[in-house]
Formats: sequence, structure tokens, C-alpha cells
Amino acid sequence: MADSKTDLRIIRTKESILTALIDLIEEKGFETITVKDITTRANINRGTFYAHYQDKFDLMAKCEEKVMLEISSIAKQNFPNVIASLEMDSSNVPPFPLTVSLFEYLNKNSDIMRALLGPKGDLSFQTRLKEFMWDTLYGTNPIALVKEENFLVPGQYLSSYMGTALIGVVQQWLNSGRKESPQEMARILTIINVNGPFYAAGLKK
Amino acid sequence: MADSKTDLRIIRTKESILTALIDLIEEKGFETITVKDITTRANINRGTFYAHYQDKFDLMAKCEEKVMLEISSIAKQNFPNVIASLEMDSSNVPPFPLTVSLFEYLNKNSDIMRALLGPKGDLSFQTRLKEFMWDTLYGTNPIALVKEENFLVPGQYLSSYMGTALIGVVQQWLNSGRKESPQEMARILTIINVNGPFYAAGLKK
DNA sequence: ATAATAAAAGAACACCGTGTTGTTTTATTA
DNA sequence: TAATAAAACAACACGGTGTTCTTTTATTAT
Repeated sequence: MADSKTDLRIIRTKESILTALIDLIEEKGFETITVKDITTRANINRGTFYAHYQDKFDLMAKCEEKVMLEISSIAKQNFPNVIASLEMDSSNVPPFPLTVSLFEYLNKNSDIMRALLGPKGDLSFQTRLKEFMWDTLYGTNPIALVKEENFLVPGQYLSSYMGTALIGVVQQWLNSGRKESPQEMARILTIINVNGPFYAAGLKK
Repeated sequence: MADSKTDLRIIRTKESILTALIDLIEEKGFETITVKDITTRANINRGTFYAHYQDKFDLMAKCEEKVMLEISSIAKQNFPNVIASLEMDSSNVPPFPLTVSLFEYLNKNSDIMRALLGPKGDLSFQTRLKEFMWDTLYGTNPIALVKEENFLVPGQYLSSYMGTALIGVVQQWLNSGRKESPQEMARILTIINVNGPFYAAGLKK
């Protein structure tokens, strides 16, 4: 038994569906999209959609899972993480390699990421991604220097703060046409994180 | 002609609808809610709903507009804003009055705010609120000391960063049962904003 | 208190998207 | 070129939508 490859038609169909989904999210937002919208746009029969996905939520979930896995793999490749490379007293630290890799991934997959993270995207995805970001980028692990007992504020708020701030910066970058390079974005994010937003606004020191 | 007050039935109906909406958002998420769900929960006829709102999106929009106006009014009452009261070199600044007022408002209206800002809430609202927050809390105005030419990073990213970070902290607070007082939350947020998240995590200085 | 008013309830309607189940056609694989 | 299965096609019951009409009921103003 040869390791039979997946039928070309399936690949084409799934690609058509994904492209249609991304387009439609940006056009009218996920919540108002119908399965009919998707199949019409993808030029496939509606029944074919149901051969691959339960409904539009299932499609979305599978789509998001794929993205999460890819980001997760990036995090693993860049282990040890961010925190370990921080020089404490430097106010001009180099951008963290993991952050650069992250923005490079976002840059390569900007269409789908803009759809998912955009103002018409999926809120639950952003929530999950936020938590995931904290865990992988700044979260506690054997290497990280993060120690809860040194916190000046409750860890849950620090986590929310940095997680959502990162998502916010990414959203802004994606929605404003990605004018800056991934390296530049990593630098910007690092400056604000290390020195604080007030410092970055020229209001301190 | 006396300035006829609105019919008591209208007030009752609208209140029932709003309560039902808030409950249902937390139960199943806005996107899967049907008008029938709302009217059943609110114990009103479905036709009555359409006498007041075009559809569930219209209801949501009116509901959000109300919240935005109230927050806007809070911002006006606390003018001049946050920035003007910042002592530059202090690492133990008092919480900004406007931020305290904001958390007090959120505390009083926690049900609706938790529904709107929660993981099953409305993404577009969060986007609008984020921009609104920057404008009113940290945005450039005649009093604010914020000057774009002093920025170490592009202003759009600073805005996104602080706006989303604030929302993230608020969400965390609302979803974890509001254990801290509004004053304490304002203090936490101020510490992170002024000194930076890394400092607040005990990773700097 | 009562009449005028209008809000809410109730019922019926066509419309549209859903999810499913068959059958037929067509593309891919071996 | 034959076997296979994906996709197209068609038909179905179901449920929510948004509208219109009539009837009932609560509120307001006299």
C-alpha cells in the first residue's frame, strides 16, 4: 500500500474555501458570513462544503488551529525564550529573536492573520492567542527569569497587559499596511516593553 | 403640550431586552444569539422587538453607544486628563483620577461591561473603545503633554499598545470577579504604564 | 373615573439559510 | 483504462427572519 497522497481535488477545494473565507471576513465580518456566501465565492457546491466541515464555526476552528500550531512551532525553534536574553540595565536592548521570528511569520501570512486579528475577525481567537503569547513569549518556564514573587503587581494583570498590548501592536501593523519591517516592529515592541510606554512617549527620564 | 414622558411599557420592554441580551451574550456569545432567543428570554412578543430595533445588531449598536456616551462623560468630568498630573521622575506615582473614575464606572456597570468586553462579546466594540481610550485618556489635547516629536516609537503603535493593554487589564479584572477595588486597579495600571511591564515584573532596576 | 391613545400580543406570511440525504457526473489515482 | 471517490446536483424538512395585520391590554391625559 503506497502512502496515498490526498486527492488534488480536496486540496483545491479546501484552498478555495479558505481564500473565500479570508476575503469574506474582511468584507463583511465573520458573524454575518453564511455557508452559502463561502461556497458561492469559492465556486463550489454547498454540499461539498459540508463534506469537509460541519459548519462555518468548524471551518474557522480548524483554520485557527493551524495558525496556532505554526506559531507554536516558531516558539519552540526560538527556545530559550526572550527573557533569558535581556540585559537588565540597557535601555537600548536589541529586539528579541523570538519576537522577530513572530513578526516574520505574521508578515508571510498577513492575509489570514489580518482577517483573524482584524476588527471583523474572531474575538475568541484573539483571546486564545493572547494567553498563548504570554505563555510562550514571556511565560514562566525553566529558562525564564520571571518569578512571581518579584512582581510589583498581580501576575494575571501583567500577563493580560503584555498579551493584549502585543496583539494590539500586531493588529495596528497589519491594518496599516505593514510599512515597517519585522525587525523594526520587534525593536518597537521591545523598547516599549522594557522601558514602558510613558518612556517611549518621551514623558519620562 | 406637556413634555410627555416615555411610556412605562417601553421602558420595561427595553430593560427586559437589555437584560436578556446581557445574559445571553455570556451564555452563548453574541454571534449565535437569535432575536427569538432574546424575546423568549425577555418574555415579550417577537414583534415587539422589531418595534424598537431593526435587528440584533441594531440593538447591540444602541447598547454600545449608550456605554460610550457614559464613558465619554466621565472623561469630560475629569478634565484635564491623566498626563498633566504625572510627576516625571516618580516611580511611585498616585493613580490617575480619571483611571479611578473609569474603573468605578466599570464596577457599577460590570454586568454589561463584562458581556461586551468578555471573550464572547463584540470585537468591533473593543476596537472602538480602544481608540476612544487613547483619545480621551492619553490622547493629544490642549492640556496633554504628549508631543509626537518626542516619541521613541511611532505614535500609532504607542496608541495601540496602551489602548489594548488597558482593555486587556479591564477584561481580566471583570472576568476574574473584580477582587481588587477600582482604586487598586488604577494603581496597578499606573505602575505598569509609568515604569513599564518589565519593571513591574521585577526584571529591571 | 373615563375616554383616547398607543404599546404589546398574537397570528399569518413569504423568504432565506441550514444541514441532510440521495443520485449522477466528473476528475484523479493506481 | 478501470476503479475509486470527490464534487455537482436536486430535493427535503426545519427554523429564524422581518413584515403586516388584527386584537387585546396598559398607560396617559382629560
